[in-house]
Amino acid sequence: MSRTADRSAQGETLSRAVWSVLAEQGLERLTVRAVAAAAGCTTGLVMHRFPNRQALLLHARELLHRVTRARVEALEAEAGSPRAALRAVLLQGMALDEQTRQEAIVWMGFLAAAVTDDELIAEHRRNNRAWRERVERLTAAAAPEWTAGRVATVALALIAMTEGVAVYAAADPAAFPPADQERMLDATLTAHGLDAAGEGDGEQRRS
Amino acid sequence: MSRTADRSAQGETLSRAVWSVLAEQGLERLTVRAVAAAAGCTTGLVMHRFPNRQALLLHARELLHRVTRARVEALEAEAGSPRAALRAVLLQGMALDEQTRQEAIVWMGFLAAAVTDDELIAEHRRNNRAWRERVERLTAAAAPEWTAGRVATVALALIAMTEGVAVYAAADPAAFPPADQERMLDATLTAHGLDAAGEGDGEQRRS
DNA sequence: CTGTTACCGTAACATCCGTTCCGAATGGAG
DNA sequence: CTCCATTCGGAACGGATGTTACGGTAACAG
Repeated sequence: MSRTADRSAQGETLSRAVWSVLAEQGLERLTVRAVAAAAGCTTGLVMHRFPNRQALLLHARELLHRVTRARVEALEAEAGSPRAALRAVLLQGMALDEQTRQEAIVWMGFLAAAVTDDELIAEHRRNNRAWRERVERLTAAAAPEWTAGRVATVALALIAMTEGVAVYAAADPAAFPPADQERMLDATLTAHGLDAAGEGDGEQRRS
Repeated sequence: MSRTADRSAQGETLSRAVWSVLAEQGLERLTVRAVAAAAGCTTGLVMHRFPNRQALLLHARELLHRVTRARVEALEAEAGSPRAALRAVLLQGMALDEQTRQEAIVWMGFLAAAVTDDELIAEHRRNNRAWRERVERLTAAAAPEWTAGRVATVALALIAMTEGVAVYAAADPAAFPPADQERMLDATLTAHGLDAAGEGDGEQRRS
């Protein structure tokens, strides 16, 4: 019975090795041999665990989604209010430390790899749509009086902005320090009337 | 004398072939042979024009910057007002048609390739900082009474949002139609008090 | 027309890739 | 202990990659 557990654990180890190689060496050096070396094994084990390289990448992509989703759900549960939840969830999507910066690079690497891989692009779209729906739900909870259209528009602005700044900061951390990113998020939330100060009275904050 | 012109034209042809392969086949299939095939020549010509593959990619990256910069400057010159200029320049940075969608994919491909290429990452940072300064300048012109800090924060929000939505839409055009992107931009400009309606009276639009 | 030079297609090279396959360990069952 | 199934290291294979070197060819000078 520990067999299947071992197999699953090995799959996770290999997937984390995929992330590591993707973050440190990029997509061009993301070879089965490099992954095996990062995981401390040989290509034999990799190819026994996964039928081919494509399946290895797909599993790593899926695991990345599960891990980030768990983190987001924990943040959402811990938050004291809808607006705090929205802010916390958006914050973790930016590149504020080495951890999230590497995640942004890995995310982008998978996206670049998905151009030629139908399963990867399908997985990417599934995950992105789920992410969008989550932020729409959080936005609706943060501004209950908004129409569905306005919620969708503002939620799109928020996910696009955080994803964009994550990519920018991942590629040039010195030019996009965490403080700038956080200020940007707060300024945007305030501009849309989603700052915590007005919690509960919706967009009446200015009147 | 037509020698250098031909050489330059060939370099441009090859660089456009790089874009084409990058957009249609992705970074993993971006080989010298694939580029040569897309350009309708052989690998011999490619390697006579550029010392190695790295130099070929770098030239293609630089040319992409020059082309988009020329387009942006034309839009800026044509615009009737600072706010119209800001909006037009941001609009062209999103993925609204097949042309800009492919550009977003290519942009992302170069970024993924830059992880292992010091010259590519340096070029990327140069271009991004220039882009950021341009949008800051346009934002300052659109809201003359703002402090430099606020200009920088809002400009960052705008470039991050447009870049982010371009990447989203490039990977999933059906989920992010042009109308959604445009609505998102206008809603954000309005939220920051940068919509054309209030042109000239700065952020007094709400009082 | 002849010789020279620059240009570029072609073929080769060493290397690296994903994948396959064989055999040696390992560990549990009888 | 023996036997067998499973697991995995490691070598090997066909193919692709970046790069180099050679050879032909076209254009231009004299």
